[in-house]
Amino acid sequence: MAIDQLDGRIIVLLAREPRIGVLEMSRRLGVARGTVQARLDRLQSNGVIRGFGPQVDPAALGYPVTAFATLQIRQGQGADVRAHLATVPEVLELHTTTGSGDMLCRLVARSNADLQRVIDLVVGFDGIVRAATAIVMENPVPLRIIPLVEQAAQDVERT
Amino acid sequence: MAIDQLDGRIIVLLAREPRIGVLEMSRRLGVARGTVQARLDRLQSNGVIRGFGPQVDPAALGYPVTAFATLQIRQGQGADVRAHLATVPEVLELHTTTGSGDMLCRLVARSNADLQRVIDLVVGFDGIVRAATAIVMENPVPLRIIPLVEQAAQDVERT
DNA sequence: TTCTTGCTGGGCAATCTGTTCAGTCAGGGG
DNA sequence: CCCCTGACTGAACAGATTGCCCAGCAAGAA
Repeated sequence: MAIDQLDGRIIVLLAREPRIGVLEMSRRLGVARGTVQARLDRLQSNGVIRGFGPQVDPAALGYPVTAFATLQIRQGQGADVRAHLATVPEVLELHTTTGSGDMLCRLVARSNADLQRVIDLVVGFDGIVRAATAIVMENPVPLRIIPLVEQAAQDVERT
Repeated sequence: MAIDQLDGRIIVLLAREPRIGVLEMSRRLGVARGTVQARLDRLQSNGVIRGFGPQVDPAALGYPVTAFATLQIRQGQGADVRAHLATVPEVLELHTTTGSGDMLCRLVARSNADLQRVIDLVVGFDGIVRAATAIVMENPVPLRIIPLVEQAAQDVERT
């Protein structure tokens, strides 16, 4: 769970050039191959690195519209709503939250018009009382992890 | 930009077993290696597959708390706020949206107490008028893409 | 001091990658 | 009806990488 500088450099390097191999990494980082391999194994079994799945762009798949919906759930219907939303492909992720809503989900759609269909699909379920949708216009900071990894590595080093 | 069944199967296979090689994929899919290779190249140059970066779990890095903050921005300060937020490592992504807020960002923190620090960091900037934060409790549907890929593949096939 | 842990540097066989080639097949256009 | 293009197959090759193992070494812990 603790990340040191070397771990950080490995992750950052991997994030920047995913196709790179262990051997090439060891060369760039100036350490032995076995070390990189051991670190990677550890990071993965630690769960720090979940995997190396392909990062798919919904827009390129034909779903250029992204939206966030805040849902209010009828008491006690949480589990049903979760199960329902899990069946909708356009629901990319779902969180239960504190605050004004009960759940927050990320949606994608083929167009603004299509978004209506998706929202109907999402909301057309008994347990959902109300939904407030915010359509994403720009994405100035796409999902990123590198700065956090760097900070985590720094923090440990300072210990 | 159009995804056919084979493309879909490649992506799904890759998502399920990322460490798999092109050769093994071709065996599983029952097509020639060159075909898989060509498809992959196309998917990547299309932008459908952005890359294969490591999926890092912030919780395992020591940031188990996730939150979404809805920000209201003072007119004309958008660019400054974007630049400001981009410098905060705990801001994992940022969107500009329609609706009640102007921006929505995903935050992580080391603890609920630490979240206060992060929020102060985020909000402690002139252009931000107000921030409403929702702390994530559960994540019933983690960020996923497979169902959407499958649907996209189906859709094209029906054409 | 002795033990444990992590890193180094090396070596090995097996495997995969990148690339190229010729041949086949289906669909579109002329 | 024929030709061309694009996509897929099956095969081959050299070069590089992987997974795995080992012994030596250094630093910190007991």
